[in-house]
Amino acid sequence: MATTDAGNPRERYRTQVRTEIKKHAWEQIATAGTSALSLNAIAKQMGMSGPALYRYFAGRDDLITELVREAYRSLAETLRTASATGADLAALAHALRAWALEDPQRYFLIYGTPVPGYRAPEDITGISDEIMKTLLDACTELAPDGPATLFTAHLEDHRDWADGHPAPPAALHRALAVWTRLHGVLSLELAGHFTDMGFDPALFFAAELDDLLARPA
Amino acid sequence: MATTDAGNPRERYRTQVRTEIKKHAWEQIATAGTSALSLNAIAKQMGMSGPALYRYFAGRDDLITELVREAYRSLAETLRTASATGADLAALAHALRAWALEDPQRYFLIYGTPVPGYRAPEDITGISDEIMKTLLDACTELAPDGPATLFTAHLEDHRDWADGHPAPPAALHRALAVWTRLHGVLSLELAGHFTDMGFDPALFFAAELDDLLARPA
DNA sequence: GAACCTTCGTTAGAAGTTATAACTCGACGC
DNA sequence: GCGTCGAGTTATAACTTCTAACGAAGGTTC
Repeated sequence: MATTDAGNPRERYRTQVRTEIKKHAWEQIATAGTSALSLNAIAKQMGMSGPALYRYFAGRDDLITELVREAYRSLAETLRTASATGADLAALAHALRAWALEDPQRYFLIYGTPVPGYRAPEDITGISDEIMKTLLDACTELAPDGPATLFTAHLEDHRDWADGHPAPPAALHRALAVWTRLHGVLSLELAGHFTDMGFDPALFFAAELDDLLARPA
Repeated sequence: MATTDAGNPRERYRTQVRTEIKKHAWEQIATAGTSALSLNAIAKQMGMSGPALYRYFAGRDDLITELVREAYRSLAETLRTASATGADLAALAHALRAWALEDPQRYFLIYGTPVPGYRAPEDITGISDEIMKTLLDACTELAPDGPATLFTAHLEDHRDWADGHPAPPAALHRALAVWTRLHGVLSLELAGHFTDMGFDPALFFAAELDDLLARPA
C-alpha cells in the first residue's frame, strides 16, 4: 500500500479521489459487469457531477485500463506472497482459485473476452511476466526434468516468453498446462457453465490439479 | 438453411430482413466486439433509420440473444456433422478449433465473459445439451471404462447433466476434461495471450489433445 | 499582505446510444 | 373499392461519453 504518495497534499488528495473512483468502479463491475460501468453513475455516487471525473481519468477506457492494471497487480501479489510463504504448485493453484472466486469479474477483466483492437500497455505485460515467473519457479521446483516430447522439443526452440528463466523444457510445458487447464476449469465455472450440472466444481478443479501434479509431462 | 420460411410472402420478407440484420450484426461483432454492437449503425448500413429495427427485434439484448442462439446452433451443427462423418474425438477437437478460429468473437459469445444477471433462455441450454451429448458419445466410444478415482466416484453420484447418457464415469470425466482443457487453450489463444510468446498455439493444442487421448482417466 | 497561478468542480452543450410513441404509406384480403 | 395490418418514418425522452468555458478555492511567489 506504500504507493508513492508524495508529500504534496494536493497530490495526496488527488490519489485519494482516484482510489475512491476506482472503488466505486469495482463495485459496479462486480455487480453488473464491465460493460455496465458508467462514469456518470460513479460521479453521482460520489456526489459530484459528471465531467469532474475527467480531471482524474482521461476517459472510460483509461479507467478500465487502470482497473486491469490493478487486477494484474492484485493477482501477481497474491501469487507472490503465496509463493513467498513456501507454497508449492498446489497451494499456488488454490490461491489462484480463491482469488478468482473472490471477484469473478476481476478475473474476467484479465482473462475474459478481449476487445478486438485493444492492446495492453507495456507495464501490464511486465506484471504478467512476473506471474509467469512465479509459475515457472513452482514448476521447476516440482520436477526438474521430464520425458522429451514433440512439444517440449518445440518449446526448447521457442522459449523467449520464459524470459531467461532456467526452467527445463518439461517445466515450461507443465507451466503452460497448469495455466491453461486451471483457466479452463475456472473460467467455465465462473461463467456459470457448471451451474445446474450437479457436480462440485471444487472437486473437479482439485482433480485437474492432481492430474497436473502427478504426471511427468 | 431450410429454416421455416412459410409460404406467406409477408413472413418471408420478414425473415429475410431479420437474417440481413443478423449478418450486419455478425460483421460488427467480428471486427469491434460484442460491446460495440450498435442497432443504429446496423440500420444506417441497411439504409433505414433507427427504430425500424424494433419491428424485427425487441431490443439490443434480444438481438444478442438471437446471435448467441445462432452461435450455439452453428457449433452444434459443426460438431454434429463432424461426428456423423465418422470423426473420432481428435477430429472433433480439431473441428472445434477450426470453428473457433473462424470467428473468435462468436466463440466468446458462447464461452466468454458472462453478464452477471443474464440467464440464457431454455432452448439455448437445450442446444448446449446436444453439444455435450456428441462429446459424451465420442468419449464413450474411445474408452468404455477406466480406473476409478475420487472424482469419478463423485460423478457417479452427480451425473444429472449427462441427461441419461449411458457413458461410464470415466467417460464423463474425460468429457469434462476435454471440454475444459480445450477451452483453456483455445480461449487464451483467441484472447491473444499467446501472441509474442513465440511458441505455436496449434502445436500446444495438439499436445493437450494427445494427452487427453492417451490417458485412461 | 497582495497578486498570481494551478487545479478542482461546476454548468452548458455536442454527438452518440437505446428505446417509445405517434404518424404515414403501401400491400394484402375481403 | 375498402378496411386492416404491418413496415418505416419522424419526434422525443433518457441515457451515455466527452469537450469547452467559467467560477471558486487552494498554494506559491513577490
